[in-house]
This record gives sequence, structure tokens and C-alpha cells, in this order.
Amino acid sequence: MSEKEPTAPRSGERITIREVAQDAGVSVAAVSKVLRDAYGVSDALRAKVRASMAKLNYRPRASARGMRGRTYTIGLIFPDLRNPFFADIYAGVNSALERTQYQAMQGVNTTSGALNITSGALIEAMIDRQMDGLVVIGPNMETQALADLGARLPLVVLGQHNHAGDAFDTVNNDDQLGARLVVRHLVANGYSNIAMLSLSPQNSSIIQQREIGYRLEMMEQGCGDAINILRETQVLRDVQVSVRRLLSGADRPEAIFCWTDLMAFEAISVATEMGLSIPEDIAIVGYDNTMFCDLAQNSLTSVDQSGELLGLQAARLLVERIDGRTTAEHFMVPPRIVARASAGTRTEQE
Amino acid sequence: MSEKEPTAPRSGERITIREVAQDAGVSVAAVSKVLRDAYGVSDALRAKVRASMAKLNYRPRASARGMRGRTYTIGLIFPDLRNPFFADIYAGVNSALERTQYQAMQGVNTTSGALNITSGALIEAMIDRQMDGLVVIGPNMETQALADLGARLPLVVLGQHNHAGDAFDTVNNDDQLGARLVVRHLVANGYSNIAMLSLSPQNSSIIQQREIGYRLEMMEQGCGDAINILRETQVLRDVQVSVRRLLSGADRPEAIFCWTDLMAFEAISVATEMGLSIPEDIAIVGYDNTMFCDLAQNSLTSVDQSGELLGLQAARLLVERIDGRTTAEHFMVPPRIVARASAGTRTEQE
DNA sequence: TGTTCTACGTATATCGTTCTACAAAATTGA
DNA sequence: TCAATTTTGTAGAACGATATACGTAGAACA
Repeated sequence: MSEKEPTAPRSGERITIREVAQDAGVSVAAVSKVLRDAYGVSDALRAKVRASMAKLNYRPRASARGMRGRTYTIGLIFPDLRNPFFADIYAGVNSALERTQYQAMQGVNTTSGALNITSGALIEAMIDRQMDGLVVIGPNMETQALADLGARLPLVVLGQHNHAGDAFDTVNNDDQLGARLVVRHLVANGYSNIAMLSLSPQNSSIIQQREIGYRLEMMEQGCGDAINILRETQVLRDVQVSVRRLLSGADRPEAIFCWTDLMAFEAISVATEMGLSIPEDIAIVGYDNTMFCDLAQNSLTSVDQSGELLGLQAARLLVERIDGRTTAEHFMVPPRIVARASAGTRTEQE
Repeated sequence: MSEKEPTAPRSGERITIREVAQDAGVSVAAVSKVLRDAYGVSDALRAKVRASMAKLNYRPRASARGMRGRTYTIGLIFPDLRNPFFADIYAGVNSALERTQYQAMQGVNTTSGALNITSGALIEAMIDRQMDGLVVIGPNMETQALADLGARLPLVVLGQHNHAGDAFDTVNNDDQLGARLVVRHLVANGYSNIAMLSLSPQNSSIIQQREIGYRLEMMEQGCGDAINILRETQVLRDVQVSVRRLLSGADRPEAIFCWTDLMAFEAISVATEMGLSIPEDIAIVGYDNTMFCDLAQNSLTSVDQSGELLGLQAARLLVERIDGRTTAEHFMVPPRIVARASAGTRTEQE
């Protein structure tokens, strides 16, 4: 009944490494080694320890591990949760981590406004919580800020084309090519006056890349005169206003290439409300190829950037970095256009 | 240059509580007290310590805190990330936590299939990581499993009407009333043959509640003969098949009350593909009132359950529990129907 | 045989906080 | 004025892992 004995295996609380060691008849250090797959353990010892761990249903505590080693937790930082595209990325990350000890925890970096804060509150919170590494998705941070962050812990940036030496890895779809594919597809279907509804503020390299792709392809297709980029925030009302203005102008474009599917859905909505038919009066193209594109009421032609693959690669690269890689790697997946009715073959003009 | 001195404030690494104490000229324990807003600190000391913390840009490490006390981290467990409704809940949680020391980390519990696992891998992972408490959203877990979980750590369940003593708090919208509102609204607009597209497996109390509400209100409105509940999984293809079968049957209903907006969008899609017009041939109603309902191509009548408020209350209750409350509280928000074109007044029948 | 390696295990300091005791100082009460 | 109480601050042992340094046994080689 004495509770003061230092080696008493207090049964009420959670199992610790000490109790596993005792049960297996080995040292605490040996159990730790097995836990970490560290060098210097015989098969016999490993089996013994594994058996005890299973028997006692032992689970190591991340806090304690984090004190000296890793927490086996990686942070995922999303810019937003409303866009179902991010669910694909998440799925990819998880499937990459499935067979590892790592676990992903996510959050949304709610940097209100377009502040150039070094890093959001969530990033700091994740560092406080000893994340072994971070995957930051579509950040609106300066490259330098990302480089500083990469100096502090393993970092993979998803949706950012700029490199900064070996500070971090990047994972992207080829945004320039994606934009080119859209223009090519539209031109092939008979459209030439194609406007681009891009994102504001235009501080991200993916935005730049996509705009460059649009510009170059428009020129190569002989539509240079029709180049027209307008930029808008993701706020629904703003998008509506912009699209309405665009569609009611004197030289209404024949097609709009939208920054995301979400914006494209808004565009479809506004066009529908204005009594325009799609694609006869106006063609719409989105980006991300989210699940909603398939719905008959949208039938949105979109660019698939394989969110799941992006997430998978990001997680893979991050684990490599945590395991010691110090040189940067950059992964790029080719986009693919998925044609639907919203940008179908252009019919006779009235 | 000697690096062995135990009290040397090693400058290269992260600031610790020790260095803050040294800078402020107080004990480590004093700094800890200030950090935790604990009892027994004078205003003068608090000010001194706060100043040093700010000056040194000190941030406590969650791992170390977790070793003895709290991590000031709470876990959010979503069933899915594709439904934008969950983004509202997340926003609510965050706004409740904004002025506290707590930080939310989220994950998706990917229990593949309808297994009755005690708790998913993510829940265990969160416990391993010493979360101070958990908000579990729309769980497909037995009430008993939730009670067991609640015995292990502070727990709030969002989207579950069953109570289990004081084991956990619940936060819900009144699903029974929500279903009643839908039926009432449809009947008032001239519909009487109203089918319900519910969720499968039907193991959750919110499903039961909503089905009960539908049944009771149908009977009270004199439409008891038309009661027709079919259940389907959330998988897109399954929903499509079900809706198609429903709409091509001999006694096609006049309206479908769908489990979520997402299912309703699918229903709209299928109906559109079949050449039916909405709401003339078939009225559709959803649940959640997500942002996509507003789009002209959907114009979906839906039930608003104030996701943000639900999240806010869940976080508030959880923090109370962490702070020591041991009796259960149950919060219920009244739903509100938002009428749009998809269930507009029924016109002449052919 | 003795020497040198290697492979395997162990003892124990350590990480950065919290928290329980306890001591000192300030305040109160009579 | 002194005891009793309250307030304020400190010392130091936890918490549960990891990792360094070291000991030991057997194998390999001479």
C-alpha cells in the first residue's frame, strides 16, 4: 500500500516507459531505443520489448518525447478551410504519413488582411508545440519570411514557386502551364476574347506564374490584344461585384478564366442572374477541379492540380527533411485540364 | 567562452523560463506563476516579469508545460473536411479561443467504414499529445465510447443528442425542430409528397432526431401517407444512384428533404440531368445553409444551424470543463429555415 | 592465449516547465 | 507589542521520455 516507493509501478495512471522496461526485464534505455528504431538492439530484445508494449498497451507521450527528441507531429497550415481543394491535400498528407509514426495536426492561419507579418500566430503556436516540421500551404508570406521560418525548423511550402537557397522545399503544380492549358483549350473551342479573374493582393508567386502563363499563351495564340487581367479578393461579395462589372461592360469577354473553382462558381452565379447562358454567352473556367465541378448545375471546366499528390509529396519531403536532409528539393506536378460544358465549343454568335 | 557553466544563459537557443527569471531578478517559480495566472503574485512582480518576457520575446514550450500541467492545446476532430459547414464551426471555435491561451489543433478522423472502434487513431494521437480537451464533431461513435473518452479527458461533443451522465457536454442545433421547419415550409408552399434523403448508417442521434421530426411533422400536417425515408452514405456516386432511382420511380415525390447541402447539390445535379426543373418538377431542401446555397445555380432552401455559434459554444464549454467543471451542460441552438428558389411556391401541376 | 573490435545493453544526466512545501515579510487583531 | 493570519516569493523534486557515455560479452585476428 505504500505509495512512496520510487519504483512502485503506480497502476492508476498511464503506462510509462519505465513500466514497460520492468515488464520486459530490460533497461529504460533499451525500450527507448526500440521506440525510436535506434541502433544497437538485437532482434530478441526488440521482440521482448514489443511484446511488453503491446501487452501493457503502452503509448509514448509526445510531450515527454518532445523535451529531448521529436514529437512525431507535423503541422499543416491552411490559408482557408472553405475551399474543398484543401481536403484533397490533407488526404494526400495523411496517406503519406499512414505507415510512419508521424501525425499531422492542422490549423488555419487567419492573418486578417494582407499584413506582411513575419509569420502568423498559428505558426508560432505550432513552434511552441514542438512540431517536428511544417507544411505551409498557399502562404501569403514574403519569401524571406519563409526562409527565416525554414531556418528554424524543417519546412515544406506548397503553392509557392520562389526558392530561397536550401531553406525550404517546395511542392507545386506548374501554374504557368496550367494557365496556358486553359487559354489553349478556350482558343481551340473558338474563344479569343478571354479575361482572367486573378487574385488580389498579387503578392504570391503562384499568382504571378499563372498570370505569366495566361499572358504568354494569349500572345502566342494571337489574342494579345484581348489580354485583360483583373484582380479581386476571395471575398464573395467582391467577386460578385467584379464579375458583374466585367459582364456588363461594353466589351464583354467571351470567356473568363477564374482563379479558383470557388470564384468560378460565383461567376456562374452572377452570369445566371444576369440572364446570360453558359457557355453560349460567356464561358467560365476554374482551377482546382474540386468535386463541385462535376455537378450538372456547374459543369465547370477546370484545371486539375492533383491536390492529393501535392499533399503526399509535401509530407514525404518534410519527413525527409526531418530525417536530416539539408538541401532543398522542389517538386512540380503537371496540371491537366478537365473539360466540361462551361467552356464547350463556341456556337454561332448572334 | 566556457560553455559548461550550468547557469550560463546559452544565447544560441530558445529563451527559457530560467532566463526570464534571471532577467527579471526573480525565481523561476515566480515566472511560472505569472505565466499561469496563479495565485500569490504581486502587481509589481507581475509587471516586472511581463516586461522581461516581452523584452526577451519569451514563449513557453507546450511540451514542457505538458509534462506537469496543461499544454493549452485543444483538439478538434472533424468527420470530414469537404463540407464547408465545418469551416463555420472552426471559425466559431477560434473566435472563442482568441483571447485565451488555448490553441486549437484539428484533424480528421478517418474511420474507414462504419466500424464501432472505441475511438479512432486520431483521438489516440491527440491524447498522446496531451491535449487538454477535445471537441469531437459529428462522431459516429457509440454513446458508451464517448462516455469512456469523456472519463479520460474533458470532452465536448458537437452533433450528438444522447447524454451520458456527466461524462461530456453536448452542443447541437435542434435537429427535430429543423426537420419540422422544413416540412412546414414545404407544406406551406404547396408540397405534400415529401421524401427524406437521410444518412446511412443510421447510428447517430442527430439522424434519429431529424427523422423523428420529419415523421411527426408529416403526420401533423396530414401527409402521413407520404412519409418516405431513404438512407444513403455520403459517397457521391451512391447519392446519385439513390436520387436517380427516387426521381424515376412511378410515384415521384414533389420534394426531397436532403441530409446536407452537399447531398442536396447532388440531387439538384441529378434532377437537372434528368431534365426536371426545380422547383416546378421537384423541390429540394438542404441542411447547413452553407455558402454555396446562395449561388444562383443552386438557390437552395436550407436550414441554418449557425455553425459558428455551435463552435463558439463548444469551445466555451470545453474551457470550462478544463477549468474544473465536472457536471454536464448541454447547449442547443434553434435552427432557422432560409428560403430560396429551390423550394419556392408550388405552381400549377401539369 | 591475449588483444582488438563490434554489437548490444545499461546507468544517468537532461530537457523546460509545474507544483508542493516551506520560509519570509506584511498585515491584522487584541 | 506580540501572536496569528495572510500574502508574497523561493527551493527543488517531479513529469516521461531521449541521448550520451560507458561497460561487457562474444567474435575475429594474431
